[in-house]
Amino acid sequence: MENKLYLTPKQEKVLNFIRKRVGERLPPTIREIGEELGFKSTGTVRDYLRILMQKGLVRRMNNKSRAIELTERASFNKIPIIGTIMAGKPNLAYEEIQGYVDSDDLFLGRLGFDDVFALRVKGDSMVDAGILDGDIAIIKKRPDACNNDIVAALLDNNEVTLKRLRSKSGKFHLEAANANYPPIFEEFKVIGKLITVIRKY
Amino acid sequence: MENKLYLTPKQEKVLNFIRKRVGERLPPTIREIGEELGFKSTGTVRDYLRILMQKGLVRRMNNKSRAIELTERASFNKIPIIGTIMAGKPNLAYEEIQGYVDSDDLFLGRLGFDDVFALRVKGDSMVDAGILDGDIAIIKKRPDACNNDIVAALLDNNEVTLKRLRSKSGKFHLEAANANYPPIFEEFKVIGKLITVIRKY
DNA sequence: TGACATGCCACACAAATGTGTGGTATATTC
DNA sequence: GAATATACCACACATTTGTGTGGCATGTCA
Repeated sequence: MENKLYLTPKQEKVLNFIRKRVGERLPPTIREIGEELGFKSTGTVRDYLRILMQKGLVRRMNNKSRAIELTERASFNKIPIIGTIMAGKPNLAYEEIQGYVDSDDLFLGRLGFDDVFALRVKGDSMVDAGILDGDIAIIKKRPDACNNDIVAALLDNNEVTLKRLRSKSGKFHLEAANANYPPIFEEFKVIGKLITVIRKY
Repeated sequence: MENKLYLTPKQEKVLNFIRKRVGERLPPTIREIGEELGFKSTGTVRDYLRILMQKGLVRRMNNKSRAIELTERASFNKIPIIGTIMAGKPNLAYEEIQGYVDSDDLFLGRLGFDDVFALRVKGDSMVDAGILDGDIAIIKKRPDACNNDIVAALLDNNEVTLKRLRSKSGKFHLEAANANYPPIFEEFKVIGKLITVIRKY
């Protein structure tokens, strides 16, 4: 499975419109796509759909109205659960995806695939914040993380950890929510901010 | 809004088929419903849809293919957030529903409307179990709740509370997960078992 | 008995929707 | 220049799909 996936701006607009409509519970017709995107011919839209099918983002059924389905790869409603994050890579590596969490409006708001990911929590360093081993943490990338926010941070050893961000005399460090763990003053990079926790029994 | 809602068996079958198809991401056409249910006339299906619309379970758009939408009341994917549960009522009173949580397969499995509901957690009596004030607790009704399970229980004063179920010398009682709260030995009824916790920041 | 609701079907028709062929213009590559 | 890809449009046509009218049983209620 290739990870890199080039979409022209127009192709992306078509895909996003389909995503939007699917999210609203009724996939669009070919003509509805054309109207939205300003295409005057149904043939044009069909060309785009063919491209999106070839790129593995969309599935269709013949002769059925609105029968456009997003593949897992293209769906807004599935956000990846990733294990470790490779250092230096701005984008998540697909190999690290352990599975998918099916999100939905009410849980996450409508956030793009690119902005959100999930982490399975390991260890008990955040128990005092009500975050337990095995919980799923939904993280919003590159946010306005500020003092006292719980963040996912990338440490020097390429490990990702969930900790509380603290600032002391102008300098940031990380704090666990468990007296057994000392604060972390070493180098780190904030990846994103915790927005949701999900725990299944 | 009436709470009681009588559906004939056939009406229910039609509704359930629509639910199934909507869950599979593409609402059915009139003819597809007819085929599935054995109706040979599109007129028959339209009659049923008209009934379901009148009962407030379904919305439609004119002249649009597959434009059948389930109302909140009929949707499988919305499970109610309830406040208090009226004592003695086997079914949840609609008046007590404070809102809806949008569930989905991956979070809950495909469970019927009747089997699952959600509670917003109040207070800090379960903090040591990682359940905080304001969390949403997803509860499965009438399960095989057993020792050490966290359950939603109905107390004598008609309050619902989330506690850990304990048995001691053959008798059950409830325990908080917070040293500041004493165990509860008074009369109670287990309503359901905690299966998921969701917290939004 | 008459009036009415329920529960179906047949069928014609119109509107929406997908399919297919062929075309134009522009840019890139060899 | 020729070949190829991108990015569209115009239509005609077939199929799917929704709409509407009318009809026929069966049962209930007064």
